[in-house]
Amino acid sequence: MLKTVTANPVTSEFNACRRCRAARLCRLARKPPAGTDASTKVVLRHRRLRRGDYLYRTGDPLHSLGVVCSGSVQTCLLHPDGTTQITGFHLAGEFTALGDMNAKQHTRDGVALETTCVCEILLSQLLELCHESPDVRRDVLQLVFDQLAHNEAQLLPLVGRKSATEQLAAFLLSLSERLAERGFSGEDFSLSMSRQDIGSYLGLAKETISRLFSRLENEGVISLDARRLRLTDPRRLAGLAAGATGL
Amino acid sequence: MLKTVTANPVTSEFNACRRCRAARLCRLARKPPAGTDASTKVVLRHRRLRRGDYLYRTGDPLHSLGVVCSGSVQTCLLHPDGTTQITGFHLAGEFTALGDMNAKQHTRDGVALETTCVCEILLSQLLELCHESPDVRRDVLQLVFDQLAHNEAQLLPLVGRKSATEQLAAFLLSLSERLAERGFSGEDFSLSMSRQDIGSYLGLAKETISRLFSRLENEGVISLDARRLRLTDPRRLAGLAAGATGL
DNA sequence: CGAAGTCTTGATCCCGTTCAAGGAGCGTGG
DNA sequence: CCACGCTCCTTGAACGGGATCAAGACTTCG
Repeated sequence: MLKTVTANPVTSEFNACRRCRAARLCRLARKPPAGTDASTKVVLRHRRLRRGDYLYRTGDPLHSLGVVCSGSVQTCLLHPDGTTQITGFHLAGEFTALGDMNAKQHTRDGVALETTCVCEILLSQLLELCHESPDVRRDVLQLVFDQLAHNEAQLLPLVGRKSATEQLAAFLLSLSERLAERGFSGEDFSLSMSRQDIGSYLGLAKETISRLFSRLENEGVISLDARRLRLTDPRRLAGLAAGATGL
Repeated sequence: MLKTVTANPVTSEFNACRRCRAARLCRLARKPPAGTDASTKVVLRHRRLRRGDYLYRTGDPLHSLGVVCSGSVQTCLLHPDGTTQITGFHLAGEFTALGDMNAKQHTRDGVALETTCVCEILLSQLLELCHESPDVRRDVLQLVFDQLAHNEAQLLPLVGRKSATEQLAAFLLSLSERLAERGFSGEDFSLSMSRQDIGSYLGLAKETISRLFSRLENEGVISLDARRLRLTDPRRLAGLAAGATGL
């Protein structure tokens, strides 16, 4: 069921590209640096995925970094005991597989949650560009440092053993902010992942997620119709994420 | 009783330096690259700290990266509500403050847990070297990618909501491995941090840590005298960390 | 339509927290 | 030297948040 329809060269710019974190990198990468001839391989290629398609699988050699143009991707870790764990959601404008950069291969499965378009930056090209361009160097370092800081921030609520309510509220706000950053509505959007996935990601049972959604809706903080989510009281939600004991 | 006899300027090499993750970086940094005159500022300076001394404080401008030569450092996050949370332990040969590299200032307090010696790599110098030397570039990228992978690995047991036993076992093994990597004994060492600190780091109550230590000792997995720890049955400990239900 | 996956809600249970009290180690000053 | 105070550690008892088990409703798709 994994039919991947790739085709487009990098001729036309996607809407999402404008606010993509890799936009600058992308532009730099597309114009072959002075001194190389025009036969330099295309640095970016696009892949189009449908719900359930794999962007990569655990154990695949790590050839490229993926940047989500549109749609969303989740990464799943396969445990030896057969269970799987969701380790991240990647929205438009975000990178995937950064955590595998020190290895030679992918340590997770990357799966599209909906119809999704991904730009792939070939590592060989990226590293070459790193040597040639100080701008690329700076961008790459900045990117990685941002990711480090992001990961550390993500770690805190988990270690701090925040309550399930706080965690879910923080998760919804994180989605909201990231969507808003890319120009989408941050207060009315669709959850591309299941309750189960959210639970796995946050370390909570799917039943708990369900119960919390119900409570948040009863309290008027959110409004939920299947997977369509509206943040009717974002400030209150932020309060809950910060540990307000109102609920 | 923590009297460490260090004194050396950068002329002679510390023991710990041989296995330090930054050793190569350090060597590269010390010899001014060709083309710069000898007046180039010394890239590394040493700081000696005693138990409780601050290596840096939250809000301090980020001038340098620290590498622990000997001893240990913990990082504490100060929450708005006045509580603090331990976010990391840094042993000999390890970096501190990598997570702050994307910011202009430190986001944590760095505190020595015992008599500790730290090399500081000035960022300005490091970035300059990055531009001049491909070797430094490669080392810096590798370093950061390793840290990213390390952080992600750390995230998993927390999200997976491992039991307290699994978490503590994994924590002890992590300490053991990191010490062994630097040439210390991995099966007989001293905990430089309190039960409280361990609990804060793992998201558990200090009482729970205490109880677990007692149980592990009764089971013959470890032997504990105050803070002197011996792993009497490392394989069993590894089993517990992996989720064996033996205890 | 039926079948499978997803979501909701209820009842019970367990692990780790919290509260509380006491013990052990250590430095200080009499 | 011991008494004192402090911090850290240990152990017990009760509570509670979230997991688990179970059953039923809704959605999606062949």
